[in-house]
Amino acid sequence: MRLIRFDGKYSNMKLDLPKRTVERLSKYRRILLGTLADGKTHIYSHELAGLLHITAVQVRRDMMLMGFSSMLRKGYDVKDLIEAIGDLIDTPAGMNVAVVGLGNFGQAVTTYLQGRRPKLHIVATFDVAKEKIGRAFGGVQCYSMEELPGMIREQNIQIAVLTVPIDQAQSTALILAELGIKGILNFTTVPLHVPEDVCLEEYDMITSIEKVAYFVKHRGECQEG
Amino acid sequence: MRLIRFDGKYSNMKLDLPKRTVERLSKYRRILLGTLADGKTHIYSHELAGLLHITAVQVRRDMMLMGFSSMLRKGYDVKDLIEAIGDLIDTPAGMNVAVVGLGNFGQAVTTYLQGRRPKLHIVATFDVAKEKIGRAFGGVQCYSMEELPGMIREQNIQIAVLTVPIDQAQSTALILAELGIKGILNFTTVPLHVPEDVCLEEYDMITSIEKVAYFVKHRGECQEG
DNA sequence: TAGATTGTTAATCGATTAACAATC
DNA sequence: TAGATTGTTAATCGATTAACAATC
Repeated sequence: MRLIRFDGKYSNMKLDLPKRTVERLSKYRRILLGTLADGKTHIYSHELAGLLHITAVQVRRDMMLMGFSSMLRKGYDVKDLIEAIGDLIDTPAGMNVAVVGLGNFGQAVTTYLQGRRPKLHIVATFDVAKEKIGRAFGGVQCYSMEELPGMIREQNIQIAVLTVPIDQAQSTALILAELGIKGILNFTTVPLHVPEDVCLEEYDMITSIEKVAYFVKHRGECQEG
Repeated sequence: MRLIRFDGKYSNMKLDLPKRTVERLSKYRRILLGTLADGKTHIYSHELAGLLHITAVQVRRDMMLMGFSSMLRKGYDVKDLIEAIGDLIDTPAGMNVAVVGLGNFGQAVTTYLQGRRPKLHIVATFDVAKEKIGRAFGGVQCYSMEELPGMIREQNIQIAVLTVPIDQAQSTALILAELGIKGILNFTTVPLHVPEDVCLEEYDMITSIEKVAYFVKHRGECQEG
Protein backbone atom coordinates (compact mmCIF):
# COMPACT_ATOMS: atom_id res chain seq x y z
CA MET A 1 0.00 0.00 0.00
CA ARG A 2 1.71 3.20 -1.08
CA LEU A 3 1.17 6.79 -0.28
CA ILE A 4 -0.61 9.05 -2.69
CA ARG A 5 -0.20 12.78 -2.69
CA PHE A 6 -3.58 14.43 -2.65
CA ASP A 7 -4.16 18.16 -2.81
CA GLY A 8 -0.93 19.00 -1.03
CA LYS A 9 -1.75 16.71 1.90
CA TYR A 10 -1.02 13.05 2.27
CA SER A 11 -3.63 10.41 1.89
CA ASN A 12 -1.92 7.97 4.17
CA MET A 13 -4.89 6.33 5.81
CA LYS A 14 -3.71 2.84 5.01
CA LEU A 15 0.02 3.13 4.80
CA ASP A 16 1.60 0.08 6.29
CA LEU A 17 5.21 0.48 7.10
CA PRO A 18 7.76 -2.21 7.96
CA LYS A 19 8.08 -2.87 11.70
CA ARG A 20 11.68 -1.76 11.81
CA THR A 21 10.81 1.51 10.10
CA VAL A 22 8.06 2.19 12.65
CA GLU A 23 10.55 1.59 15.46
CA ARG A 24 12.91 4.11 13.94
CA LEU A 25 10.16 6.69 13.41
CA SER A 26 9.61 6.70 17.16
CA LYS A 27 13.31 7.28 17.71
CA TYR A 28 13.57 9.92 14.96
CA ARG A 29 10.81 11.92 16.55
CA ARG A 30 12.36 12.03 19.99
CA ILE A 31 15.73 12.99 18.55
CA LEU A 32 14.10 15.67 16.40
CA LEU A 33 12.26 17.19 19.36
CA GLY A 34 15.66 17.75 20.93
CA THR A 35 17.01 19.17 17.69
CA LEU A 36 14.08 21.56 17.44
CA ALA A 37 14.58 22.67 21.04
CA ASP A 38 18.16 23.50 20.06
CA GLY A 39 16.76 25.89 17.45
CA LYS A 40 17.71 23.85 14.38
CA THR A 41 15.04 24.03 11.66
CA HIS A 42 16.50 21.63 9.10
CA ILE A 43 18.49 18.41 9.35
CA TYR A 44 20.40 16.38 6.77
CA SER A 45 19.91 12.65 6.49
CA HIS A 46 23.48 12.04 7.59
CA GLU A 47 23.03 14.25 10.66
CA LEU A 48 19.91 12.43 11.77
CA ALA A 49 21.61 9.13 11.02
CA GLY A 50 24.59 10.12 13.16
CA LEU A 51 22.37 10.87 16.15
CA LEU A 52 20.84 7.38 15.93
CA HIS A 53 24.05 5.59 15.00
CA ILE A 54 22.59 4.25 11.77
CA THR A 55 23.32 5.05 8.11
CA ALA A 56 22.06 8.00 6.09
CA VAL A 57 20.68 5.66 3.44
CA GLN A 58 18.49 4.03 6.01
CA VAL A 59 17.11 7.40 7.09
CA ARG A 60 16.38 8.37 3.47
CA ARG A 61 14.73 5.06 2.74
CA ASP A 62 12.51 5.46 5.80
CA MET A 63 11.56 8.95 4.63
CA MET A 64 10.73 7.52 1.23
CA LEU A 65 8.60 4.75 2.76
CA MET A 66 6.63 7.20 4.86
CA GLY A 67 6.25 9.50 1.87
CA PHE A 68 8.17 12.37 3.36
CA SER A 69 10.49 14.45 1.20
CA SER A 70 12.86 17.30 1.85
CA MET A 71 13.03 19.49 -1.27
CA LEU A 72 15.59 22.25 -1.62
CA ARG A 73 18.58 20.10 -0.57
CA LYS A 74 18.59 21.87 2.77
CA GLY A 75 17.81 18.75 4.66
CA TYR A 76 14.50 17.76 6.14
CA ASP A 77 12.29 20.37 7.79
CA VAL A 78 12.43 19.30 11.44
CA LYS A 79 9.01 20.63 12.42
CA ASP A 80 7.29 19.11 9.38
CA LEU A 81 8.96 15.76 9.95
CA ILE A 82 7.94 15.65 13.60
CA GLU A 83 4.40 16.38 12.50
CA ALA A 84 4.45 13.78 9.74
CA ILE A 85 5.65 11.11 12.18
CA GLY A 86 2.89 12.16 14.58
CA ASP A 87 0.32 11.78 11.80
CA LEU A 88 1.46 8.20 11.36
CA ILE A 89 1.88 7.07 14.97
CA ASP A 90 -0.59 9.15 16.95
CA THR A 91 -4.34 9.41 16.82
CA PRO A 92 -5.75 12.96 17.10
CA ALA A 93 -7.37 12.32 20.50
CA GLY A 94 -4.56 10.11 21.75
CA MET A 95 -4.76 6.53 22.95
CA ASN A 96 -5.59 5.39 26.44
CA VAL A 97 -3.32 2.89 28.15
CA ALA A 98 -3.69 0.74 31.26
CA VAL A 99 -0.90 -0.80 33.32
CA VAL A 100 -2.03 -4.19 34.57
CA GLY A 101 -0.09 -5.45 37.58
CA LEU A 102 1.44 -2.90 39.92
CA GLY A 103 4.53 -4.58 41.31
CA ASN A 104 7.97 -3.00 41.09
CA PHE A 105 7.88 -3.07 37.32
CA GLY A 106 4.35 -1.84 36.94
CA GLN A 107 5.11 1.10 39.18
CA ALA A 108 8.36 1.92 37.38
CA VAL A 109 6.69 1.75 33.96
CA THR A 110 3.75 3.88 35.10
CA THR A 111 6.00 6.53 36.58
CA TYR A 112 8.25 6.55 33.56
CA LEU A 113 5.61 6.56 30.84
CA GLN A 114 3.12 8.90 32.44
CA GLY A 115 3.11 12.22 30.61
CA ARG A 116 6.11 11.30 28.49
CA ARG A 117 4.18 11.14 25.22
CA PRO A 118 1.33 13.63 24.76
CA LYS A 119 -0.81 11.19 22.77
CA LEU A 120 -0.44 8.22 25.10
CA HIS A 121 -2.44 8.54 28.29
CA ILE A 122 -1.92 6.13 31.16
CA VAL A 123 -5.45 6.40 32.53
CA ALA A 124 -5.49 3.56 35.03
CA THR A 125 -3.49 0.85 36.75
CA PHE A 126 -4.84 -2.42 38.10
CA ASP A 127 -3.78 -4.78 40.84
CA VAL A 128 -5.21 -7.39 43.18
CA ALA A 129 -3.55 -6.07 46.35
CA LYS A 130 -6.08 -4.33 48.60
CA GLU A 131 -3.48 -1.90 49.95
CA LYS A 132 -2.75 -0.56 46.47
CA ILE A 133 -6.32 -0.17 45.27
CA GLY A 134 -7.58 3.39 45.56
CA ARG A 135 -4.10 4.82 45.86
CA ALA A 136 -2.33 6.74 43.09
CA PHE A 137 1.06 5.69 41.71
CA GLY A 138 3.00 8.11 39.53
CA GLY A 139 -0.14 10.22 39.43
CA VAL A 140 -2.31 7.35 38.16
CA GLN A 141 -5.13 5.77 40.16
CA CYS A 142 -5.00 2.05 40.97
CA TYR A 143 -8.18 0.00 40.53
CA SER A 144 -9.13 -3.56 41.43
CA MET A 145 -9.13 -6.22 38.73
CA GLU A 146 -12.93 -6.38 39.04
CA GLU A 147 -13.11 -2.86 37.69
CA LEU A 148 -11.15 -3.81 34.56
CA PRO A 149 -14.13 -4.45 32.23
CA GLY A 150 -15.91 -1.25 33.22
CA MET A 151 -12.84 0.94 32.97
CA ILE A 152 -11.79 -0.45 29.58
CA ARG A 153 -15.26 0.31 28.26
CA GLU A 154 -15.76 3.71 29.85
CA GLN A 155 -12.26 5.03 29.21
CA ASN A 156 -11.91 3.34 25.82
CA ILE A 157 -8.61 1.79 26.82
CA GLN A 158 -6.96 0.22 23.78
CA ILE A 159 -3.47 -0.67 24.99
CA ALA A 160 -2.40 -2.64 28.07
CA VAL A 161 1.05 -2.88 29.60
CA LEU A 162 1.24 -6.31 31.18
CA THR A 163 3.34 -6.44 34.35
CA VAL A 164 1.59 -9.16 36.35
CA PRO A 165 3.40 -12.13 37.96
CA ILE A 166 4.39 -14.80 35.44
CA ASP A 167 1.78 -17.33 36.52
CA GLN A 168 -0.96 -14.80 35.77
CA ALA A 169 0.43 -13.57 32.46
CA GLN A 170 -1.31 -15.81 29.92
CA SER A 171 -4.71 -15.82 31.61
CA THR A 172 -4.67 -12.05 32.09
CA ALA A 173 -3.67 -11.52 28.45
CA LEU A 174 -6.65 -13.56 27.29
CA ILE A 175 -8.99 -11.64 29.58
CA LEU A 176 -7.66 -8.36 28.21
CA ALA A 177 -8.16 -9.54 24.63
CA GLU A 178 -11.65 -10.67 25.52
CA LEU A 179 -12.41 -7.23 26.94
CA GLY A 180 -11.44 -5.56 23.69
CA ILE A 181 -7.84 -4.52 24.31
CA LYS A 182 -6.17 -4.10 20.92
CA GLY A 183 -2.48 -3.97 21.87
CA ILE A 184 -0.41 -5.57 24.63
CA LEU A 185 3.08 -4.64 25.70
CA ASN A 186 4.24 -7.76 27.53
CA PHE A 187 6.80 -7.13 30.26
CA THR A 188 6.48 -10.59 31.73
CA THR A 189 9.00 -13.21 30.70
CA VAL A 190 6.32 -15.63 29.50
CA PRO A 191 5.77 -16.20 25.77
CA LEU A 192 2.16 -15.11 25.29
CA HIS A 193 -0.45 -16.27 22.87
CA VAL A 194 -3.24 -13.86 21.98
CA PRO A 195 -5.93 -13.69 19.27
CA GLU A 196 -4.42 -12.47 16.04
CA ASP A 197 -6.30 -9.19 15.99
CA VAL A 198 -4.36 -8.15 19.10
CA CYS A 199 -0.98 -6.50 18.55
CA LEU A 200 1.61 -8.04 20.81
CA GLU A 201 5.01 -6.62 21.63
CA GLU A 202 7.18 -8.77 23.85
CA TYR A 203 9.94 -7.65 26.11
CA ASP A 204 11.68 -10.47 27.84
CA MET A 205 14.41 -9.14 30.08
CA ILE A 206 15.92 -12.53 30.79
CA THR A 207 16.27 -13.27 27.08
CA SER A 208 17.97 -9.89 26.62
CA ILE A 209 20.52 -10.38 29.34
CA GLU A 210 21.22 -13.98 28.37
CA LYS A 211 21.73 -12.82 24.79
CA VAL A 212 24.29 -10.31 26.01
CA ALA A 213 25.92 -13.04 28.10
CA TYR A 214 26.15 -15.33 25.07
CA PHE A 215 27.76 -12.72 22.87
CA VAL A 216 30.11 -11.54 25.61
CA LYS A 217 31.17 -15.14 26.13
CA HIS A 218 31.67 -15.72 22.42
CA ARG A 219 33.15 -12.25 21.85
CA GLY A 220 30.99 -11.77 18.78
CA GLU A 221 29.74 -8.39 17.69
CA CYS A 222 26.14 -8.06 18.80
CA GLN A 223 25.21 -4.41 18.62
CA GLU A 224 21.61 -3.49 18.00
CA GLY A 225 20.06 -0.42 16.42
CA MET B 1 31.96 -21.39 11.92
CA ARG B 2 30.33 -24.78 12.17
CA LEU B 3 30.23 -27.43 14.76
CA ILE B 4 32.43 -30.47 14.54
CA ARG B 5 31.65 -33.67 16.30
CA PHE B 6 34.66 -34.86 18.18
CA ASP B 7 34.88 -38.07 20.13
CA GLY B 8 31.23 -38.04 21.07
CA LYS B 9 31.38 -34.55 22.56
CA TYR B 10 30.89 -31.25 20.78
CA SER B 11 33.76 -29.02 19.91
CA ASN B 12 31.67 -25.85 20.00
CA MET B 13 34.17 -23.40 21.38
CA LYS B 14 33.61 -20.93 18.57
CA LEU B 15 30.08 -21.65 17.43
CA ASP B 16 28.42 -18.41 16.49
CA LEU B 17 24.70 -18.67 16.30
CA PRO B 18 22.25 -16.20 14.72
CA LYS B 19 20.94 -13.60 17.19
CA ARG B 20 17.38 -14.80 16.86
CA THR B 21 18.41 -18.36 17.59
CA VAL B 22 20.23 -17.26 20.75
CA GLU B 23 17.09 -15.43 21.88
CA ARG B 24 15.05 -18.57 21.41
CA LEU B 25 17.61 -20.74 23.23
CA SER B 26 17.03 -18.61 26.31
CA LYS B 27 13.29 -19.13 25.99
CA TYR B 28 13.61 -22.85 25.24
CA ARG B 29 15.61 -23.36 28.39
CA ARG B 30 13.13 -21.68 30.67
CA ILE B 31 10.23 -23.59 29.12
CA LEU B 32 12.18 -26.83 29.42
CA LEU B 33 12.93 -26.27 33.10
CA GLY B 34 9.17 -26.18 33.66
CA THR B 35 8.72 -29.28 31.51
CA LEU B 36 11.36 -31.11 33.50
CA ALA B 37 9.73 -30.07 36.79
CA ASP B 38 6.53 -31.64 35.45
CA GLY B 39 8.42 -34.94 35.18
CA LYS B 40 8.59 -35.05 31.37
CA THR B 41 11.89 -36.50 30.14
CA HIS B 42 11.46 -36.07 26.37
CA ILE B 43 9.78 -33.46 24.21
CA TYR B 44 8.90 -33.41 20.49
CA SER B 45 9.79 -30.43 18.34
CA HIS B 46 6.11 -29.63 17.82
CA GLU B 47 5.46 -29.69 21.57
CA LEU B 48 8.28 -27.29 22.34
CA ALA B 49 7.19 -25.14 19.40
CA GLY B 50 3.62 -25.02 20.74
CA LEU B 51 4.80 -23.78 24.12
CA LEU B 52 6.63 -20.88 22.47
CA HIS B 53 4.02 -20.23 19.79
CA ILE B 54 6.46 -20.80 16.98
CA THR B 55 6.77 -23.56 14.37
CA ALA B 56 8.27 -27.01 14.82
CA VAL B 57 10.57 -26.41 11.84
CA GLN B 58 12.06 -23.44 13.58
CA VAL B 59 12.75 -25.50 16.68
CA ARG B 60 14.40 -28.23 14.64
CA ARG B 61 16.50 -25.78 12.69
CA ASP B 62 17.69 -24.19 15.94
CA MET B 63 18.61 -27.63 17.26
CA MET B 64 20.52 -28.27 14.06
CA LEU B 65 22.36 -24.94 14.32
CA MET B 66 23.40 -25.62 17.88
CA GLY B 67 24.42 -29.15 16.95
CA PHE B 68 21.91 -30.87 19.16
CA SER B 69 20.13 -33.99 17.98
CA SER B 70 17.45 -36.20 19.37
CA MET B 71 17.96 -39.76 18.11
CA LEU B 72 15.41 -42.48 18.67
CA ARG B 73 12.40 -40.41 17.40
CA LYS B 74 11.31 -40.02 20.99
CA GLY B 75 11.77 -36.29 20.92
CA TYR B 76 14.60 -34.35 22.49
CA ASP B 77 15.98 -35.35 25.88
CA VAL B 78 14.88 -32.46 28.08
CA LYS B 79 17.71 -32.69 30.56
CA ASP B 80 20.37 -32.97 27.85
CA LEU B 81 18.93 -30.05 25.95
CA ILE B 82 18.85 -27.80 29.01
CA GLU B 83 22.47 -28.71 29.60
CA ALA B 84 23.46 -28.11 25.98
CA ILE B 85 21.86 -24.66 26.06
CA GLY B 86 23.68 -23.93 29.29
CA ASP B 87 26.97 -24.93 27.68
CA LEU B 88 26.35 -22.34 24.99
CA ILE B 89 25.01 -19.43 27.06
CA ASP B 90 26.60 -19.81 30.48
CA THR B 91 30.18 -19.75 31.60
CA PRO B 92 31.13 -22.38 34.19
CA ALA B 93 31.72 -19.83 36.96
CA GLY B 94 28.89 -17.56 35.89
CA MET B 95 29.06 -13.91 34.87
CA ASN B 96 28.94 -10.95 37.20
CA VAL B 97 26.50 -8.15 36.48
CA ALA B 98 26.15 -4.61 37.81
CA VAL B 99 23.03 -2.45 37.74
CA VAL B 100 24.05 1.16 37.16
CA GLY B 101 21.43 3.69 38.21
CA LEU B 102 19.10 2.75 41.03
CA GLY B 103 15.88 4.63 40.27
CA ASN B 104 12.52 2.88 39.98
CA PHE B 105 13.71 0.85 37.03
CA GLY B 106 17.06 -0.04 38.44
CA GLN B 107 15.42 -1.29 41.61
CA ALA B 108 12.80 -3.26 39.71
CA VAL B 109 15.38 -4.89 37.45
CA THR B 110 17.66 -5.74 40.37
CA THR B 111 14.84 -7.31 42.35
CA TYR B 112 13.58 -9.22 39.35
CA LEU B 113 16.88 -10.50 38.02
CA GLN B 114 18.58 -11.30 41.30
CA GLY B 115 18.81 -15.07 41.74
CA ARG B 116 16.64 -15.77 38.71
CA ARG B 117 19.45 -17.28 36.62
CA PRO B 118 22.08 -19.34 38.48
CA LYS B 119 24.91 -18.24 36.19
CA LEU B 120 24.17 -14.51 36.22
CA HIS B 121 25.11 -12.83 39.48
CA ILE B 122 24.01 -9.28 40.23
CA VAL B 123 26.95 -8.43 42.45
CA ALA B 124 26.53 -4.67 42.83
CA THR B 125 24.36 -1.66 42.07
CA PHE B 126 25.55 1.92 41.69
CA ASP B 127 23.96 5.30 42.22
CA VAL B 128 24.89 8.89 43.00
CA ALA B 129 22.26 9.40 45.72
CA LYS B 130 23.84 9.46 49.19
CA GLU B 131 20.75 7.96 50.83
CA LYS B 132 20.96 4.86 48.64
CA ILE B 133 24.68 4.18 48.96
CA GLY B 134 25.47 1.53 51.52
CA ARG B 135 21.94 0.17 51.56
CA ALA B 136 20.87 -3.10 49.97
CA PHE B 137 18.14 -3.32 47.31
CA GLY B 138 16.72 -6.69 46.39
CA GLY B 139 19.53 -8.20 48.41
CA VAL B 140 22.24 -6.33 46.48
CA GLN B 141 24.48 -3.68 47.95
CA CYS B 142 24.46 -0.17 46.46
CA TYR B 143 27.79 1.58 45.90
CA SER B 144 28.78 5.10 44.91
CA MET B 145 29.78 5.79 41.32
CA GLU B 146 33.32 6.46 42.56
CA GLU B 147 33.58 2.82 43.54
CA LEU B 148 32.71 1.65 40.01
CA PRO B 149 36.28 1.17 38.68
CA GLY B 150 37.40 -0.74 41.76
CA MET B 151 34.34 -2.97 41.89
CA ILE B 152 34.47 -3.81 38.19
CA ARG B 153 38.08 -4.85 38.57
CA GLU B 154 37.78 -6.72 41.85
CA GLN B 155 34.52 -8.50 41.09
CA ASN B 156 35.34 -9.04 37.42
CA ILE B 157 32.01 -7.51 36.35
CA GLN B 158 31.48 -8.06 32.64
CA ILE B 159 27.89 -6.96 32.08
CA ALA B 160 26.16 -3.72 33.07
CA VAL B 161 22.44 -2.99 33.13
CA LEU B 162 22.11 0.71 32.39
CA THR B 163 19.21 2.40 34.17
CA VAL B 164 20.54 5.91 34.72
CA PRO B 165 18.60 9.08 33.80
CA ILE B 166 18.64 9.82 30.05
CA ASP B 167 21.05 12.75 30.26
CA GLN B 168 23.64 10.46 31.87
CA ALA B 169 23.17 7.48 29.58
CA GLN B 170 25.75 8.08 26.86
CA SER B 171 28.50 9.34 29.15
CA THR B 172 27.98 6.49 31.61
CA ALA B 173 28.06 3.94 28.79
CA LEU B 174 31.41 5.24 27.60
CA ILE B 175 32.80 5.15 31.13
CA LEU B 176 31.62 1.56 31.51
CA ALA B 177 33.25 0.59 28.21
CA GLU B 178 36.43 2.34 29.30
CA LEU B 179 36.42 0.37 32.54
CA GLY B 180 36.28 -2.92 30.65
CA ILE B 181 32.58 -3.77 30.67
CA LYS B 182 31.93 -6.16 27.78
CA GLY B 183 28.15 -6.07 27.51
CA ILE B 184 25.52 -3.39 28.19
CA LEU B 185 21.79 -3.88 28.52
CA ASN B 186 20.44 -0.39 27.88
CA PHE B 187 17.14 0.37 29.61
CA THR B 188 17.34 4.06 28.92
CA THR B 189 15.48 5.43 25.91
CA VAL B 190 18.59 7.01 24.42
CA PRO B 191 20.26 5.45 21.36
CA LEU B 192 23.71 4.61 22.63
CA HIS B 193 27.01 4.46 20.88
CA VAL B 194 29.71 2.24 22.34
CA PRO B 195 33.04 0.82 21.10
CA GLU B 196 32.41 -2.11 18.83
CA ASP B 197 33.93 -4.68 21.14
CA VAL B 198 31.09 -3.98 23.59
CA CYS B 199 27.88 -5.95 23.10
CA LEU B 200 24.90 -3.66 23.26
CA GLU B 201 21.30 -4.69 23.71
CA GLU B 202 18.77 -1.87 23.60
CA TYR B 203 15.40 -1.79 25.18
CA ASP B 204 13.50 1.34 24.43
CA MET B 205 10.12 1.24 26.13
CA ILE B 206 8.80 4.29 24.35
CA THR B 207 9.61 2.80 20.97
CA SER B 208 7.83 -0.39 22.00
CA ILE B 209 4.65 1.30 23.10
CA GLU B 210 4.58 3.65 20.12
CA LYS B 211 5.03 0.67 17.85
CA VAL B 212 2.01 -0.96 19.45
CA ALA B 213 0.10 2.32 19.07
CA TYR B 214 0.98 2.49 15.36
CA PHE B 215 -0.16 -1.05 14.63
CA VAL B 216 -3.31 -0.71 16.74
CA LYS B 217 -4.15 2.47 14.83
CA HIS B 218 -3.48 0.83 11.49
CA ARG B 219 -5.01 -2.48 12.56
CA GLY B 220 -2.17 -4.40 11.02
CA GLU B 221 -0.97 -7.67 12.44
CA CYS B 222 2.14 -6.99 14.53
CA GLN B 223 2.72 -10.02 16.71
CA GLU B 224 6.23 -10.80 17.82
CA GLY B 225 7.91 -14.04 18.81
C1' DT C 1 4.90 -51.82 6.74
C1' DA C 2 2.76 -47.11 7.35
C1' DG C 3 2.95 -43.12 10.03
C1' DA C 4 5.23 -39.94 12.82
C1' DT C 5 9.18 -37.49 13.42
C1' DT C 6 13.61 -35.58 12.37
C1' DG C 7 17.52 -33.11 9.96
C1' DT C 8 18.82 -30.51 6.09
C1' DT C 9 18.71 -28.13 1.63
C1' DA C 10 16.42 -24.90 -1.22
C1' DA C 11 13.08 -21.21 -1.67
C1' DT C 12 11.06 -17.27 0.19
C1' DC C 13 10.46 -13.27 2.86
C1' DG C 14 11.82 -8.95 5.13
C1' DA C 15 15.23 -5.64 5.97
C1' DT C 16 19.61 -3.35 4.95
C1' DT C 17 22.98 -1.67 1.92
C1' DA C 18 25.11 -0.55 -2.58
C1' DA C 19 24.80 1.86 -6.63
C1' DC C 20 23.54 5.60 -9.13
C1' DA C 21 20.72 9.09 -11.62
C1' DA C 22 18.63 13.45 -10.47
C1' DT C 23 18.63 17.84 -8.15
C1' DC C 24 20.08 22.14 -6.36
C1' DT D 1 30.08 24.19 -12.92
C1' DA D 2 31.45 20.87 -9.21
C1' DG D 3 30.09 19.07 -4.98
C1' DA D 4 26.79 17.80 -1.73
C1' DT D 5 22.62 15.77 -1.08
C1' DT D 6 18.51 13.22 -2.14
C1' DG D 7 15.25 9.46 -3.79
C1' DT D 8 14.90 5.04 -5.71
C1' DT D 9 16.09 0.59 -7.80
C1' DA D 10 18.81 -3.47 -7.54
C1' DA D 11 21.80 -6.44 -4.86
C1' DT D 12 22.80 -8.45 -0.64
C1' DC D 13 22.21 -10.20 3.83
C1' DG D 14 19.86 -12.62 7.60
C1' DA D 15 16.07 -15.20 9.10
C1' DT D 16 11.99 -18.05 8.29
C1' DT D 17 9.50 -21.43 5.89
C1' DA D 18 8.68 -25.07 2.41
C1' DA D 19 9.95 -29.29 0.69
C1' DC D 20 11.59 -33.66 1.21
C1' DA D 21 14.67 -37.66 2.05
C1' DA D 22 15.93 -40.45 5.99
C1' DT D 23 14.89 -42.77 10.24
C1' DC D 24 12.61 -45.46 13.62
